[in-house]
Amino acid sequence: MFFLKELPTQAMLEKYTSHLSGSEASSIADALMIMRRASLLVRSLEVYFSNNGLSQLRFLILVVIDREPNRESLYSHEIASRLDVSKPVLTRTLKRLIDDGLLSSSPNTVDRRSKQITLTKKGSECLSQVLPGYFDKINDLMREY
Amino acid sequence: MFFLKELPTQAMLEKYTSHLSGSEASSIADALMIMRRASLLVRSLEVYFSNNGLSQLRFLILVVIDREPNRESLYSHEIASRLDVSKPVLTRTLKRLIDDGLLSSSPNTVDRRSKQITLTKKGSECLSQVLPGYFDKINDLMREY
DNA sequence: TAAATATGGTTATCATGGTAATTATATTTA
DNA sequence: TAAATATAATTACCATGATAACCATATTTA
Repeated sequence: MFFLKELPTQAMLEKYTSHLSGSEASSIADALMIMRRASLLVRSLEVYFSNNGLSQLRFLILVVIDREPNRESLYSHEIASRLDVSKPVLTRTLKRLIDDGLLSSSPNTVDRRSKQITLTKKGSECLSQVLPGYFDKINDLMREY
Repeated sequence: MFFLKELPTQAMLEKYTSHLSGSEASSIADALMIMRRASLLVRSLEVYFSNNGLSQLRFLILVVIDREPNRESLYSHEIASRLDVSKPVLTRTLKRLIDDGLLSSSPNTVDRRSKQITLTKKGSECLSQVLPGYFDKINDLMREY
């Protein structure tokens, strides 16, 4: 998260960046704007997800399983390879999604270390129910800023 | 944070967004890109801060005090008004910055509810020491993606 | 001016992110 | 094939975000 409400004006930035080249200074202004904008987006989306029993990560886990062509399920480590999240957080989040009935887990008979994770009917319905509002929300937010 | 490593291709997005107009679909693609890009930026910067005894929030608190024209200190609620962070998190983070000697706190004799927060010499030096690397890091990251 | 309301800050509790170390199973290599 | 290494997942622990409920003090209003 990037918490600064008012981004520094160009004049203010110069206090800190006067030694930098113009292109460096403007690339920094861009970066600050991107981080601020994304923080507002992410925060609003988290509220939307939370109102629907999800979170960014919970949602994205459902998405990566759902969007996989020709596959009904993924192994945990395949989910991990598609998402940029630490393993312990993935373990915990999968467990909660299973507890909530959105995913189910079955042993892999070939490699007994790994688990097969499948979207349940409930998980699939949850995703379908949340997606339209997700896109609407993003469109609203993008129009807003 | 937005954890999706590979953003959906246009083709893949259509599975979900076929009912949306072209401009809506592209605004969604933009939003996903902004969130992904910012997540990578924020994550790298957190590592940089953490290696220097700071965090995004700790850094930004030092910055908003330092950058204030004609003021040596701010009240907690003024810091809060400049940053988009909950009050309890601000309380806790200020307390730790004071414990670490980067800030000092003195009572406000006019309004006894509030506290005056000042950058110490150590805090000011810490900021000066961290800023150049912060800008370098941002420039590197912006060049990279 | 006494009561009601607003404001500044804290405490308690929870959710969710991370790293380091561990267990169990597969795979590679000496 | 036994030992060493790699991989999949988990456990234990910590940092840092949020909300709700709470004091203490100021301010407004009946």
